[in-house]
Amino acid sequence: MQEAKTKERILDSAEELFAKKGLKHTSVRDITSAAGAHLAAVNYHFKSKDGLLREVVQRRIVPLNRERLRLLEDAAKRYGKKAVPVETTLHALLAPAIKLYFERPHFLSVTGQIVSDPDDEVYKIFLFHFQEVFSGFKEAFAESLPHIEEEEIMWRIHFLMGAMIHTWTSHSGLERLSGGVCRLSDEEETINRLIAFCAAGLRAPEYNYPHEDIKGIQIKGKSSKKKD
Amino acid sequence: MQEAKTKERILDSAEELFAKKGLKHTSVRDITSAAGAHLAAVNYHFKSKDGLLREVVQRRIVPLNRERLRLLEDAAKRYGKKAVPVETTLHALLAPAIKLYFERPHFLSVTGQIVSDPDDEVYKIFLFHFQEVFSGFKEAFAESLPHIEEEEIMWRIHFLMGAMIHTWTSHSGLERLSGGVCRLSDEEETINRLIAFCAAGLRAPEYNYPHEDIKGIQIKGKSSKKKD
DNA sequence: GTCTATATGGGGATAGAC
DNA sequence: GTCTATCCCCATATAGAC
Repeated sequence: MQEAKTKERILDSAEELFAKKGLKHTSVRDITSAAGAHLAAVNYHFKSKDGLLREVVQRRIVPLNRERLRLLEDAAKRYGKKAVPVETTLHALLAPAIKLYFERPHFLSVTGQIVSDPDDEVYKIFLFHFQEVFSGFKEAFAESLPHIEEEEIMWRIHFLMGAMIHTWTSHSGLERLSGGVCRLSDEEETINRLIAFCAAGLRAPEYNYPHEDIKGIQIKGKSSKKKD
Repeated sequence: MQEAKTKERILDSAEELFAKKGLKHTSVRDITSAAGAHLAAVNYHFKSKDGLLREVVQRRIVPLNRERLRLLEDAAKRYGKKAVPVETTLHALLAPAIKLYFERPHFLSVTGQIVSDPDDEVYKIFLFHFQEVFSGFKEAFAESLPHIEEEEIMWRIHFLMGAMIHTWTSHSGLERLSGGVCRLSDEEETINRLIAFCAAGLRAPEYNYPHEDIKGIQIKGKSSKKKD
Protein backbone atom coordinates (compact mmCIF):
# COMPACT_ATOMS: atom_id res chain seq x y z
CA MET A 1 0.00 0.00 0.00
CA GLN A 2 2.91 2.29 0.65
CA GLU A 3 4.13 1.60 -2.83
CA ALA A 4 7.02 3.71 -3.97
CA LYS A 5 6.87 5.86 -0.86
CA THR A 6 8.68 3.25 1.15
CA LYS A 7 11.58 3.37 -1.23
CA GLU A 8 11.91 7.12 -0.81
CA ARG A 9 11.71 6.93 2.95
CA ILE A 10 14.44 4.33 3.00
CA LEU A 11 16.64 6.52 0.81
CA ASP A 12 16.07 9.50 3.08
CA SER A 13 16.83 7.58 6.24
CA ALA A 14 19.86 5.96 4.68
CA GLU A 15 21.28 9.31 3.62
CA GLU A 16 20.77 10.75 7.07
CA LEU A 17 22.19 7.81 8.99
CA PHE A 18 25.12 7.29 6.66
CA ALA A 19 26.00 10.92 7.28
CA LYS A 20 25.47 10.90 11.03
CA LYS A 21 26.81 7.50 12.03
CA GLY A 22 29.06 6.72 9.12
CA LEU A 23 28.82 4.17 6.34
CA LYS A 24 30.42 1.48 8.41
CA HIS A 25 28.42 1.94 11.59
CA THR A 26 25.04 2.13 9.95
CA SER A 27 23.30 -1.19 9.63
CA VAL A 28 20.42 -2.00 7.37
CA ARG A 29 18.41 -2.50 10.55
CA ASP A 30 19.13 1.06 11.63
CA ILE A 31 17.93 2.33 8.31
CA THR A 32 14.74 0.35 8.02
CA SER A 33 13.68 1.00 11.56
CA ALA A 34 14.24 4.74 11.11
CA ALA A 35 12.25 4.59 7.89
CA GLY A 36 9.44 2.64 9.45
CA ALA A 37 10.03 -0.15 7.00
CA HIS A 38 11.11 -3.71 7.47
CA LEU A 39 14.46 -5.32 7.13
CA ALA A 40 13.67 -7.20 3.97
CA ALA A 41 12.52 -4.06 2.19
CA VAL A 42 16.08 -3.00 1.50
CA ASN A 43 16.96 -6.17 -0.29
CA TYR A 44 13.69 -6.07 -2.12
CA HIS A 45 14.12 -2.54 -3.41
CA PHE A 46 17.87 -2.24 -3.73
CA LYS A 47 19.22 -5.78 -3.87
CA SER A 48 21.83 -5.08 -1.18
CA LYS A 49 23.17 -2.49 1.19
CA ASP A 50 25.65 -1.45 -1.45
CA GLY A 51 22.89 -1.06 -3.98
CA LEU A 52 21.13 1.23 -1.56
CA LEU A 53 24.22 3.36 -1.13
CA ARG A 54 24.57 3.61 -4.88
CA GLU A 55 21.06 4.96 -5.22
CA VAL A 56 21.56 7.36 -2.35
CA VAL A 57 24.38 8.83 -4.40
CA GLN A 58 22.77 8.73 -7.82
CA ARG A 59 19.60 10.53 -6.95
CA ARG A 60 21.55 13.60 -5.84
CA ILE A 61 24.60 13.54 -8.05
CA VAL A 62 22.75 13.44 -11.35
CA PRO A 63 20.64 16.58 -10.89
CA LEU A 64 23.56 18.31 -9.16
CA ASN A 65 25.84 17.90 -12.14
CA ARG A 66 23.09 18.73 -14.58
CA GLU A 67 22.58 22.01 -12.76
CA ARG A 68 26.27 22.82 -12.86
CA LEU A 69 26.35 22.37 -16.61
CA ARG A 70 23.17 24.36 -17.05
CA LEU A 71 24.63 27.31 -15.16
CA LEU A 72 27.82 27.05 -17.14
CA GLU A 73 25.89 27.22 -20.39
CA ASP A 74 23.80 30.10 -19.13
CA ALA A 75 26.92 32.06 -18.33
CA ALA A 76 28.37 31.36 -21.77
CA LYS A 77 25.19 32.67 -23.40
CA ARG A 78 25.05 35.69 -21.15
CA TYR A 79 28.61 36.73 -21.94
CA GLY A 80 28.50 35.83 -25.62
CA LYS A 81 31.89 36.37 -27.22
CA LYS A 82 33.32 37.99 -24.12
CA ALA A 83 35.34 35.85 -21.73
CA VAL A 84 33.32 34.65 -18.78
CA PRO A 85 34.88 35.83 -15.50
CA VAL A 86 36.55 33.08 -13.52
CA GLU A 87 34.31 33.93 -10.59
CA THR A 88 31.17 33.29 -12.59
CA THR A 89 32.39 29.93 -13.80
CA LEU A 90 33.41 29.03 -10.26
CA HIS A 91 30.00 29.97 -9.07
CA ALA A 92 28.41 27.58 -11.54
CA LEU A 93 30.65 24.80 -10.27
CA LEU A 94 30.41 25.40 -6.54
CA ALA A 95 27.11 27.08 -5.78
CA PRO A 96 24.87 24.14 -6.69
CA ALA A 97 26.80 21.89 -4.32
CA ILE A 98 26.69 24.42 -1.54
CA LYS A 99 23.02 25.05 -2.08
CA LEU A 100 22.48 21.31 -1.91
CA TYR A 101 24.39 21.27 1.36
CA PHE A 102 22.11 23.83 2.89
CA GLU A 103 19.04 21.99 1.70
CA ARG A 104 20.28 18.48 2.38
CA PRO A 105 23.09 18.77 4.86
CA HIS A 106 23.76 15.06 4.94
CA PHE A 107 24.68 14.40 1.38
CA LEU A 108 28.08 16.08 1.40
CA SER A 109 29.12 14.02 4.39
CA VAL A 110 28.27 10.86 2.49
CA THR A 111 30.22 12.18 -0.47
CA GLY A 112 33.26 12.82 1.68
CA GLN A 113 33.19 9.31 3.06
CA ILE A 114 32.96 7.71 -0.35
CA VAL A 115 35.70 9.85 -1.81
CA SER A 116 38.02 8.94 1.06
CA ASP A 117 37.20 5.27 1.15
CA PRO A 118 39.54 3.08 -0.90
CA ASP A 119 36.65 1.00 -2.16
CA ASP A 120 36.43 1.95 -5.79
CA GLU A 121 33.02 0.65 -6.75
CA VAL A 122 30.91 3.45 -5.38
CA TYR A 123 33.54 6.07 -6.10
CA LYS A 124 33.30 5.22 -9.77
CA ILE A 125 29.78 6.60 -9.77
CA PHE A 126 31.17 10.00 -8.88
CA LEU A 127 33.90 9.72 -11.44
CA PHE A 128 31.47 8.70 -14.13
CA HIS A 129 29.09 11.57 -13.55
CA PHE A 130 31.78 14.14 -12.83
CA GLN A 131 33.80 13.47 -15.96
CA GLU A 132 31.59 15.63 -18.16
CA VAL A 133 31.52 18.40 -15.57
CA PHE A 134 35.28 18.30 -15.27
CA SER A 135 35.85 18.61 -19.01
CA GLY A 136 33.28 21.34 -19.42
CA PHE A 137 34.68 23.48 -16.67
CA LYS A 138 38.24 22.83 -17.71
CA GLU A 139 37.41 24.28 -21.13
CA ALA A 140 35.67 27.26 -19.59
CA PHE A 141 38.56 28.09 -17.29
CA ALA A 142 41.04 27.60 -20.09
CA GLU A 143 39.25 30.21 -22.16
CA SER A 144 39.23 32.72 -19.33
CA LEU A 145 42.83 32.00 -18.40
CA PRO A 146 44.75 31.66 -21.64
CA HIS A 147 48.09 32.15 -19.90
CA ILE A 148 47.64 29.08 -17.64
CA GLU A 149 48.41 25.78 -19.26
CA GLU A 150 45.76 23.13 -19.35
CA GLU A 151 47.49 20.66 -17.07
CA GLU A 152 47.84 23.32 -14.42
CA ILE A 153 44.15 24.13 -14.70
CA MET A 154 43.23 20.53 -14.09
CA TRP A 155 45.37 20.39 -10.98
CA ARG A 156 43.73 23.52 -9.72
CA ILE A 157 40.21 22.28 -10.31
CA HIS A 158 41.13 19.30 -8.20
CA PHE A 159 42.54 21.50 -5.46
CA LEU A 160 39.43 23.61 -5.32
CA MET A 161 37.11 20.64 -5.20
CA GLY A 162 39.13 19.50 -2.20
CA ALA A 163 38.75 22.86 -0.51
CA MET A 164 35.00 22.61 -0.97
CA ILE A 165 34.52 19.04 0.16
CA HIS A 166 36.74 19.44 3.18
CA THR A 167 34.78 22.45 4.36
CA TRP A 168 31.77 20.29 5.10
CA THR A 169 33.09 17.22 6.74
CA SER A 170 30.80 16.37 9.58
CA HIS A 171 33.21 17.37 12.28
CA SER A 172 32.97 21.13 11.80
CA GLY A 173 36.72 21.15 12.08
CA LEU A 174 36.94 24.80 11.13
CA GLU A 175 34.42 25.91 13.73
CA ARG A 176 36.29 24.04 16.42
CA LEU A 177 39.77 25.12 15.38
CA SER A 178 38.73 28.74 15.20
CA GLY A 179 37.15 28.60 18.63
CA GLY A 180 33.73 29.31 17.19
CA VAL A 181 34.76 32.39 15.24
CA CYS A 182 34.20 30.81 11.82
CA ARG A 183 30.69 29.51 11.31
CA LEU A 184 29.40 27.64 8.32
CA SER A 185 25.85 28.82 8.67
CA ASP A 186 25.58 31.42 5.97
CA GLU A 187 25.27 30.20 2.41
CA GLU A 188 26.20 33.37 0.58
CA GLU A 189 29.07 34.23 2.86
CA THR A 190 30.54 30.78 2.44
CA ILE A 191 30.27 30.72 -1.31
CA ASN A 192 31.86 34.18 -1.51
CA ARG A 193 34.80 33.14 0.63
CA LEU A 194 35.30 30.01 -1.41
CA ILE A 195 35.08 31.85 -4.70
CA ALA A 196 37.53 34.51 -3.57
CA PHE A 197 40.06 31.89 -2.54
CA CYS A 198 39.66 29.65 -5.56
CA ALA A 199 39.56 32.37 -8.18
CA ALA A 200 42.86 33.74 -6.95
CA GLY A 201 44.28 30.24 -6.88
CA LEU A 202 43.22 29.64 -10.47
CA ARG A 203 44.84 32.85 -11.66
CA ALA A 204 48.07 32.30 -9.74
CA PRO A 205 51.38 32.53 -11.57
CA GLU A 206 53.43 29.38 -11.53
CA TYR A 207 55.89 29.08 -8.72
CA ASN A 208 59.14 27.38 -7.94
CA TYR A 209 60.17 27.15 -4.38
CA PRO A 210 63.75 28.18 -3.63
CA HIS A 211 65.24 24.92 -2.64
CA GLU A 212 67.62 26.25 -0.01
CA ASP A 213 64.53 26.52 2.15
CA ILE A 214 63.56 22.90 1.72
CA LYS A 215 66.68 21.35 3.11
CA GLY A 216 66.47 19.27 6.15
CA ILE A 217 62.89 18.28 6.50
CA GLN A 218 62.95 15.34 8.82
CA ILE A 219 59.95 13.50 10.09
CA LYS A 220 61.07 10.84 12.45
CA GLY A 221 58.45 8.71 14.10
CA LYS A 222 59.49 7.57 17.52
CA SER A 223 60.15 4.25 15.93
CA SER A 224 59.42 4.61 12.27
CA LYS A 225 62.14 2.97 10.32
CA LYS A 226 62.43 3.02 6.61
CA LYS A 227 61.89 -0.47 5.56
CA ASP A 228 60.14 -0.26 2.26
CA MET B 1 61.52 -13.25 21.48
CA GLN B 2 59.85 -10.80 19.14
CA GLU B 3 59.32 -8.37 21.97
CA ALA B 4 58.41 -4.89 20.85
CA LYS B 5 58.96 -5.74 17.22
CA THR B 6 55.60 -7.37 16.99
CA LYS B 7 53.93 -4.15 18.00
CA GLU B 8 55.68 -2.28 15.21
CA ARG B 9 54.84 -4.88 12.63
CA ILE B 10 51.20 -4.73 13.62
CA LEU B 11 51.21 -0.96 13.31
CA ASP B 12 52.81 -1.14 9.87
CA SER B 13 50.38 -3.75 8.60
CA ALA B 14 47.43 -1.91 10.06
CA GLU B 15 48.43 1.33 8.37
CA GLU B 16 48.84 -0.38 5.04
CA LEU B 17 45.62 -2.37 5.17
CA PHE B 18 43.54 0.49 6.53
CA ALA B 19 44.74 2.51 3.56
CA LYS B 20 44.27 -0.19 0.94
CA LYS B 21 41.07 -1.88 2.05
CA GLY B 22 39.53 0.83 4.16
CA LEU B 23 38.93 1.10 7.88
CA LYS B 24 35.68 -0.76 7.73
CA HIS B 25 36.77 -3.63 5.54
CA THR B 26 39.93 -4.38 7.43
CA SER B 27 39.50 -6.90 10.20
CA VAL B 28 41.84 -7.49 13.07
CA ARG B 29 42.39 -10.90 11.59
CA ASP B 30 43.57 -9.36 8.30
CA ILE B 31 46.04 -7.23 10.18
CA THR B 32 47.53 -9.86 12.41
CA SER B 33 47.90 -12.38 9.65
CA ALA B 34 49.66 -9.81 7.46
CA ALA B 35 51.93 -8.94 10.37
CA GLY B 36 52.69 -12.56 11.14
CA ALA B 37 51.23 -12.10 14.59
CA HIS B 38 48.29 -13.66 16.29
CA LEU B 39 44.81 -12.39 16.81
CA ALA B 40 45.17 -11.83 20.52
CA ALA B 41 48.24 -9.68 20.04
CA VAL B 42 46.14 -6.70 19.03
CA ASN B 43 44.11 -6.73 22.19
CA TYR B 44 47.21 -7.31 24.22
CA HIS B 45 49.14 -4.38 22.78
CA PHE B 46 46.38 -1.95 21.93
CA LYS B 47 43.37 -2.98 23.98
CA SER B 48 41.05 -2.88 20.96
CA LYS B 49 40.87 -2.30 17.24
CA ASP B 50 40.12 1.33 17.94
CA GLY B 51 43.12 1.60 20.19
CA LEU B 52 45.23 0.27 17.37
CA LEU B 53 43.88 2.86 14.96
CA ARG B 54 44.62 5.57 17.47
CA GLU B 55 48.24 4.53 17.69
CA VAL B 56 48.52 4.27 13.93
CA VAL B 57 47.58 7.93 13.84
CA GLN B 58 49.59 9.14 16.79
CA ARG B 59 52.93 7.77 15.75
CA ARG B 60 52.84 9.81 12.53
CA ILE B 61 50.91 12.88 13.50
CA VAL B 62 53.07 13.88 16.43
CA PRO B 63 56.40 14.08 14.58
CA LEU B 64 54.65 15.55 11.55
CA ASN B 65 53.29 18.49 13.48
CA ARG B 66 56.52 18.93 15.39
CA GLU B 67 58.34 19.26 12.07
CA ARG B 68 55.86 21.84 10.80
CA LEU B 69 56.42 24.00 13.84
CA ARG B 70 60.16 23.56 13.65
CA LEU B 71 60.21 24.77 10.03
CA LEU B 72 57.97 27.68 10.94
CA GLU B 73 60.35 28.72 13.69
CA ASP B 74 63.34 28.30 11.41
CA ALA B 75 61.78 30.60 8.87
CA ALA B 76 61.02 33.21 11.51
CA LYS B 77 64.65 33.15 12.62
CA ARG B 78 65.92 33.30 9.08
CA TYR B 79 63.87 36.33 8.19
CA GLY B 80 64.30 38.12 11.51
CA LYS B 81 62.26 41.31 11.57
CA LYS B 82 61.31 41.02 7.93
CA ALA B 83 57.96 39.49 7.05
CA VAL B 84 58.21 35.84 6.08
CA PRO B 85 56.89 35.29 2.54
CA VAL B 86 53.56 33.47 2.45
CA GLU B 87 55.16 30.82 0.27
CA THR B 88 57.75 29.99 2.86
CA THR B 89 55.18 29.64 5.60
CA LEU B 90 53.05 27.49 3.33
CA HIS B 91 56.02 25.34 2.62
CA ALA B 92 56.51 24.72 6.33
CA LEU B 93 52.88 23.69 6.64
CA LEU B 94 52.55 21.51 3.54
CA ALA B 95 55.94 20.08 2.68
CA PRO B 96 56.28 17.83 5.74
CA ALA B 97 52.95 16.20 4.96
CA ILE B 98 53.82 15.73 1.32
CA LYS B 99 57.21 14.35 2.18
CA LEU B 100 55.51 11.95 4.54
CA TYR B 101 53.20 10.93 1.73
CA PHE B 102 56.08 10.05 -0.53
CA GLU B 103 57.77 8.08 2.23
CA ARG B 104 54.67 6.48 3.68
CA PRO B 105 51.99 6.65 1.01
CA HIS B 106 49.39 4.95 3.16
CA PHE B 107 49.12 7.38 5.98
CA LEU B 108 47.34 10.17 4.12
CA SER B 109 44.67 7.75 2.99
CA VAL B 110 44.02 6.79 6.59
CA THR B 111 43.90 10.46 7.47
CA GLY B 112 41.34 11.15 4.79
CA GLN B 113 39.11 8.38 6.00
CA ILE B 114 39.19 9.55 9.59
CA VAL B 115 38.54 13.15 8.67
CA SER B 116 35.53 12.14 6.59
CA ASP B 117 34.09 9.68 9.06
CA PRO B 118 31.49 11.12 11.41
CA ASP B 119 32.91 9.18 14.33
CA ASP B 120 34.46 11.86 16.46
CA GLU B 121 36.67 9.87 18.77
CA VAL B 122 39.60 9.32 16.48
CA TYR B 123 39.14 12.65 14.73
CA LYS B 124 39.71 14.38 18.05
CA ILE B 125 43.29 13.15 17.98
CA PHE B 126 43.87 15.18 14.85
CA LEU B 127 42.14 18.18 16.29
CA PHE B 128 44.13 17.98 19.49
CA HIS B 129 47.49 17.81 17.80
CA PHE B 130 46.62 20.24 15.02
CA GLN B 131 45.35 22.99 17.29
CA GLU B 132 48.82 24.29 18.05
CA VAL B 133 49.83 24.11 14.41
CA PHE B 134 46.72 25.96 13.38
CA SER B 135 47.31 28.81 15.83
CA GLY B 136 50.96 29.09 14.99
CA PHE B 137 50.41 29.28 11.28
CA LYS B 138 47.45 31.59 11.64
CA GLU B 139 49.73 34.05 13.45
CA ALA B 140 52.40 33.70 10.82
CA PHE B 141 50.03 34.29 7.93
CA ALA B 142 48.43 37.21 9.74
CA GLU B 143 51.81 38.91 10.04
CA SER B 144 52.55 38.45 6.37
CA LEU B 145 49.08 39.49 5.29
CA PRO B 146 48.10 42.43 7.47
CA HIS B 147 45.32 43.46 5.11
CA ILE B 148 43.45 40.14 5.48
CA GLU B 149 41.36 39.82 8.59
CA GLU B 150 42.01 36.97 10.94
CA GLU B 151 38.72 35.18 10.42
CA GLU B 152 39.31 35.11 6.69
CA ILE B 153 42.77 33.68 7.24
CA MET B 154 41.36 30.83 9.27
CA TRP B 155 38.85 30.00 6.56
CA ARG B 156 41.61 29.95 4.03
CA ILE B 157 43.86 27.70 6.06
CA HIS B 158 40.97 25.28 6.18
CA PHE B 159 40.45 25.52 2.44
CA LEU B 160 44.07 24.82 1.71
CA MET B 161 44.24 21.84 4.03
CA GLY B 162 41.30 20.47 2.08
CA ALA B 163 43.10 20.98 -1.21
CA MET B 164 46.04 19.05 0.14
CA ILE B 165 44.17 16.15 1.68
CA HIS B 166 41.92 15.69 -1.31
CA THR B 167 44.90 15.47 -3.63
CA TRP B 168 45.93 12.15 -2.12
CA THR B 169 42.76 10.21 -1.68
CA SER B 170 43.46 6.68 -2.69
CA HIS B 171 41.49 6.86 -5.90
CA SER B 172 43.90 9.02 -7.87
CA GLY B 173 40.85 10.96 -8.95
CA LEU B 174 42.94 13.63 -10.62
CA GLU B 175 44.97 11.18 -12.66
CA ARG B 176 41.81 9.52 -13.89
CA LEU B 177 39.87 12.70 -14.62
CA SER B 178 42.78 14.16 -16.54
CA GLY B 179 43.18 11.04 -18.61
CA GLY B 180 46.63 10.43 -17.20
CA VAL B 181 47.98 13.89 -17.96
CA CYS B 182 48.33 14.90 -14.32
CA ARG B 183 50.52 12.58 -12.30
CA LEU B 184 51.19 12.75 -8.61
CA SER B 185 54.58 11.18 -8.81
CA ASP B 186 56.89 14.13 -8.39
CA GLU B 187 57.26 15.53 -4.93
CA GLU B 188 58.71 18.91 -5.78
CA GLU B 189 56.39 19.54 -8.66
CA THR B 190 53.38 18.79 -6.51
CA ILE B 191 54.42 20.98 -3.65
CA ASN B 192 55.14 23.84 -6.04
CA ARG B 193 51.71 23.57 -7.65
CA LEU B 194 50.04 23.47 -4.27
CA ILE B 195 52.00 26.42 -2.96
CA ALA B 196 51.28 28.49 -6.04
CA PHE B 197 47.56 27.85 -5.73
CA CYS B 198 47.33 28.33 -1.98
CA ALA B 199 49.54 31.40 -1.75
CA ALA B 200 47.39 33.20 -4.28
CA GLY B 201 44.27 32.08 -2.44
CA LEU B 202 45.60 33.42 0.84
CA ARG B 203 46.39 36.80 -0.69
CA ALA B 204 43.07 37.11 -2.50
CA PRO B 205 40.99 40.24 -2.06
CA GLU B 206 37.59 39.66 -0.56
CA TYR B 207 34.82 39.11 -3.02
CA ASN B 208 31.09 39.50 -3.26
CA TYR B 209 29.32 37.71 -5.98
CA PRO B 210 26.87 39.78 -8.03
CA HIS B 211 23.63 38.23 -7.02
CA GLU B 212 21.89 38.60 -10.34
CA ASP B 213 23.99 35.64 -11.39
CA ILE B 214 22.83 33.43 -8.55
CA LYS B 215 19.17 33.45 -9.33
CA GLY B 216 17.46 30.31 -10.25
CA ILE B 217 19.69 27.55 -9.06
CA GLN B 218 17.45 24.55 -8.95
CA ILE B 219 18.44 21.13 -7.87
CA LYS B 220 15.42 18.96 -7.90
CA GLY B 221 16.04 15.52 -6.50
CA LYS B 222 14.01 13.94 -9.20
CA SER B 223 13.20 10.31 -8.69
CA SER B 224 16.14 8.18 -9.45
CA LYS B 225 16.28 6.22 -12.61
CA LYS B 226 17.52 2.77 -12.40
CA LYS B 227 20.16 2.05 -14.85
CA ASP B 228 21.62 -1.36 -14.54
C1' DG C 1 4.79 -5.18 -1.69
C1' DT C 2 4.98 -6.20 3.16
C1' DC C 3 6.55 -8.73 7.00
C1' DT C 4 8.32 -12.92 10.11
C1' DA C 5 11.56 -16.08 10.88
C1' DT C 6 15.76 -17.83 10.04
C1' DA C 7 20.09 -19.00 7.66
C1' DT C 8 24.87 -18.07 7.64
C1' DG C 9 28.96 -16.04 8.41
C1' DG C 10 32.20 -12.64 10.18
C1' DG C 11 33.50 -9.80 13.53
C1' DG C 12 35.77 -8.21 18.08
C1' DA C 13 37.06 -9.72 22.22
C1' DT C 14 38.70 -12.99 26.18
C1' DA C 15 40.42 -16.94 29.15
C1' DG C 16 44.02 -19.32 30.14
C1' DA C 17 47.90 -22.56 28.73
C1' DC C 18 52.67 -22.02 27.58
C1' DG D 1 54.73 -11.84 25.34
C1' DT D 2 52.84 -15.45 22.47
C1' DC D 3 49.29 -18.42 20.87
C1' DT D 4 44.87 -21.64 20.91
C1' DA D 5 40.32 -22.19 21.37
C1' DT D 6 36.10 -20.29 22.08
C1' DC D 7 32.33 -17.11 23.24
C1' DC D 8 28.80 -14.40 21.59
C1' DC D 9 27.05 -10.65 19.23
C1' DC D 10 25.48 -8.53 15.12
C1' DA D 11 25.66 -8.10 10.38
C1' DT D 12 23.65 -9.08 5.65
C1' DA D 13 20.77 -11.67 3.17
C1' DT D 14 16.95 -15.06 1.98
C1' DA D 15 12.73 -18.12 2.12
C1' DG D 16 8.29 -18.06 2.10
C1' DA D 17 3.69 -16.80 4.34
C1' DC D 18 0.35 -13.15 3.88
